[in-house]
Amino acid sequence: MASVKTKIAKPINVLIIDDHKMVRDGLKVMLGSLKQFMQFSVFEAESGEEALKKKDFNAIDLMIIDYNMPGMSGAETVFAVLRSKPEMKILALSNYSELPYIQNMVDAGAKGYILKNIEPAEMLRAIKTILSGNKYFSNEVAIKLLDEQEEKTMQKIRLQKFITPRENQVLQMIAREMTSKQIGEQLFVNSRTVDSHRRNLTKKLNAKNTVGLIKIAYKLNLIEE
Amino acid sequence: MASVKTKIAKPINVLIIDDHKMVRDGLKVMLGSLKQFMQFSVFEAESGEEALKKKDFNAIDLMIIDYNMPGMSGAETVFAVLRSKPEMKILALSNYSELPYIQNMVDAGAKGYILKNIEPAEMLRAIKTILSGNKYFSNEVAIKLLDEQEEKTMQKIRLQKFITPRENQVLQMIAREMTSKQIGEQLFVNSRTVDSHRRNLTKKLNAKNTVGLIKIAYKLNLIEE
DNA sequence: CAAAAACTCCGTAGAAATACGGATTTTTTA
DNA sequence: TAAAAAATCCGTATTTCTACGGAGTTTTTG
Repeated sequence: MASVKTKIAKPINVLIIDDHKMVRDGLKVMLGSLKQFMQFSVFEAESGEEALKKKDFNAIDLMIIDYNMPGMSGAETVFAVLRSKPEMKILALSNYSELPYIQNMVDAGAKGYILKNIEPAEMLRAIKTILSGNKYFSNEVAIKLLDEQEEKTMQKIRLQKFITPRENQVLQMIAREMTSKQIGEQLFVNSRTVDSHRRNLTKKLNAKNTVGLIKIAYKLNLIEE
Repeated sequence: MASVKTKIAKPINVLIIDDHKMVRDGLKVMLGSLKQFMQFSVFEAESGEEALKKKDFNAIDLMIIDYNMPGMSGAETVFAVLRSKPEMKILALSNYSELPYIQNMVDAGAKGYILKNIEPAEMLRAIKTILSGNKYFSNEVAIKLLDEQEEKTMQKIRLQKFITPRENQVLQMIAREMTSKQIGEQLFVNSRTVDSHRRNLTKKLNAKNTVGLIKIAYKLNLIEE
């Protein structure tokens, strides 16, 4: 039997994919500073393409991938990696906390999204969370996500001052796929009246046709369902 | 000049609003455990109504409000509080990390949203963040928000297998408020062809009319913009 | 109370969408 | 390569939507 001198926790194999050496170095230092809690063996790649060619690809436990890189983007890299190894744990790293970026990475299959200003303690938490099969997102990311929603609400409030209650009601009914005739019957008014409301709405909301109305209604969450 | 024996940081006045004594007590204990970092003077209210009647209302620095309470709901309480004191810092507390709940509280004006399983360290971070004028959300909350998005994406993928590429293309153009005629011109096909696609889409997606198409397209994020 | 805003109704017409049923050509795929 | 799926085109007919202009009634509001 092989002798085991000390009990050593198996190090985590981390592959850092980023085109900037500085970022890679910074990450290495940060991971090193966590060695009392977790040991890391750090591998590096300057691009998604390079990462995919790594021979020790299968030994990697965790990948940290930058969002924007020349050549394959972060999202493309994530996608490509997961195609060859679906269970790979991937942490997306970015400067941006805007929804579209996050969305891209998460859609591609990243299990977490952190910002570059992350503190070591949070990094440790992020890595632990992801390695245990869960997802991790920086709080700032959450804030951005909700701000998005908040903006919608504001717009909605502004708009609902702009369109009259009746118009609002008609809009909701249009959104339920009802025709002017049906709406008129339900509201006990002439279908031509409904047409008038419809026309006013189209003008007020600056829409070309009913499709435009629905789009606005959707954007502003005027549609329940 | 008055004598100052020891340098004492001014305690933060916290009002806890929750109908369950147990939760209030638990919070008090947790806040007490943070005294080495921050001093709290804890006030309590069993309901939104009671909170609004507090005479030391104006001395409160931070409110922690439970989501579901008999009588005024958490969101209503938040809204009412902010009407009389718009700059009040409010932290929403809940068992639920579902979007609609979070949405309600944030819309009402809560500056943060934490779950009841929060750890003291995170609580401290949340309070600090909010008192400094920022927003704070538990990570689990962020995950839920993104899962929501992910589900959409899955649906989208499923659906895009169902509708043909051409149909998808036509759908996008319909969503741009284009008529069949215009679409036909742009795709160099007869407008009747577009009508056929439109008809097939309506049937496949089980919509009554164009409005239904757009609704589905929107739900599934098929529409860029 | 007077003015403004919102809601209502209507005529005429043309454009667009929907319904139904088919047929041909092209492309994909087993 | 044969079958299936997708994309194309078309005829007929009806319904719905959009456009333009006008006008009466009710409600809201300063």
